[in-house]
Amino acid sequence: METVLPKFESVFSIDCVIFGFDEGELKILLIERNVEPFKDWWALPGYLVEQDESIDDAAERILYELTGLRDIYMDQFYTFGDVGRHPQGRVVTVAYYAMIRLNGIKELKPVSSYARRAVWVSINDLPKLAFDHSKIFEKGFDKIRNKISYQPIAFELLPEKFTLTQLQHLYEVILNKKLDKRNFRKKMLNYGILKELDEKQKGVSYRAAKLYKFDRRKYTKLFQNELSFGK
Amino acid sequence: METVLPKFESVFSIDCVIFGFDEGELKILLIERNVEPFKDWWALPGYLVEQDESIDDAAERILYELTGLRDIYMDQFYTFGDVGRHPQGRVVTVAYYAMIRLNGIKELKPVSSYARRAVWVSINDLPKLAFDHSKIFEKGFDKIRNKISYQPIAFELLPEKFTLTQLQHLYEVILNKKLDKRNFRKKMLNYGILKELDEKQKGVSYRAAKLYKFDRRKYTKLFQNELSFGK
DNA sequence: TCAAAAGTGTTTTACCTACACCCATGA
DNA sequence: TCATGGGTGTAGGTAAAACACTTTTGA
Repeated sequence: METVLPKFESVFSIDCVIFGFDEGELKILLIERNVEPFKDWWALPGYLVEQDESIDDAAERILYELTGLRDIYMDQFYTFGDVGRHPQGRVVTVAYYAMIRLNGIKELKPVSSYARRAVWVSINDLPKLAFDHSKIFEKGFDKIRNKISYQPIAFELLPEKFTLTQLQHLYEVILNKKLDKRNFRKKMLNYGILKELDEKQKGVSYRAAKLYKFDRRKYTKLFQNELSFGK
Repeated sequence: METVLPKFESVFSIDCVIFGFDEGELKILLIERNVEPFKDWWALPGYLVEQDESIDDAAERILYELTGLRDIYMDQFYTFGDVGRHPQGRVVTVAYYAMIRLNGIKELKPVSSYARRAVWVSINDLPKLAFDHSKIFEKGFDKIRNKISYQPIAFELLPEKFTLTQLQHLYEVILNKKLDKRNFRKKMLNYGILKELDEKQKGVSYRAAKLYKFDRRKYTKLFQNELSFGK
């Protein structure tokens, strides 16, 4: 009868699927790997968990080291644990996702030399990825596509002030289908989680659209009620 | 620049939250531990993953070894990776859940001696559990509560033939609220996934209810459509 | 005949869907 | 003045919610 753990040669890793929205396209953050295995390949930002850090902490640290991004709230969505998924040994990886605001930053500065660079890449234009990262991305994409259909999380991806048309485009890109403009607006405004601003779009060569802000207070309230309602 | 993995002393484990329904109560499967740590405590069926098996395979094997249950389809639902969750070292655990039919079996026969016995325990009557298993159970319960509200998975828990009232009771137990009988029946029958049998309940001292069977073919069809519809 | 659960319909309300035209603006 | 997207309402269908009484059966 054992009283200590066996010393398997196994480690955990974290992989991050970070979604952004820019120029009308849904993008994810990729790094160019600077180390073996899969040196020079594109990959999701991901690395090994240290022995003395929780997986949530590891996710935050790893994303920072490989992309320079800080304070990004991520959620775990799936754990990949097939035997042969890492060429150097047994690595079970916990995948996290986040939806964030690009703020015009296209290229990021990795802190660690494991990543040569970190770049936003359109999901319609993804290269072949290292390890089983394509599979991980797909599952992460499923996750947000599913989530957005019952929770209005798209705001996370937009600039602070946005037009309803921009919001609709984002939904269309994620759900991969056209939506009706009138119905979309009606529904969004009915939620009561948008604050209409006294401001309009600038620099467009057509009628400027009203800008809106996301009302996080009301959103939280609404969402809590939905949850406690059990549906 | 490393080309091999560091040899951390870390392992993964699997924990299983197996739901059953019996005597009008929702139950989960617990084992009485026969080894340190937490010897003699109640715990979820769970153990370490071997180096050469996928986590899905491990889940199946571990459930069998600790409870004698075979061929149970489980889904992964969350991974727990806090540093101090296991007293003997770093163990990240992947939690799986399943909903199964009890078939009158109350106590099961563990194959491994790690479990002294395996028993169904009502979720209203859970003892203090080993490790962070109470937390894992809660998350698993949230999972099925959430899932049942958009997918009629409750059949998995019922005997092959059941009455609508039994089905409704099960929903009420999982959702923890009363449902309207007429609306419930209307909705369930409208799904078209119940086969009405030419048989009635027996041995009751009141009007016998019609028995129904779950129509898995129609369910699969319906569910695929829902999925492909993107909502 | 009583107790206990089976079984059954209608109305109201909310939401989703489909659908087309005028408006404001900058170039 | 034209091109471009901004902005708006209504009608029909479907699903959910509220609500109470009669029927059947065995003890």
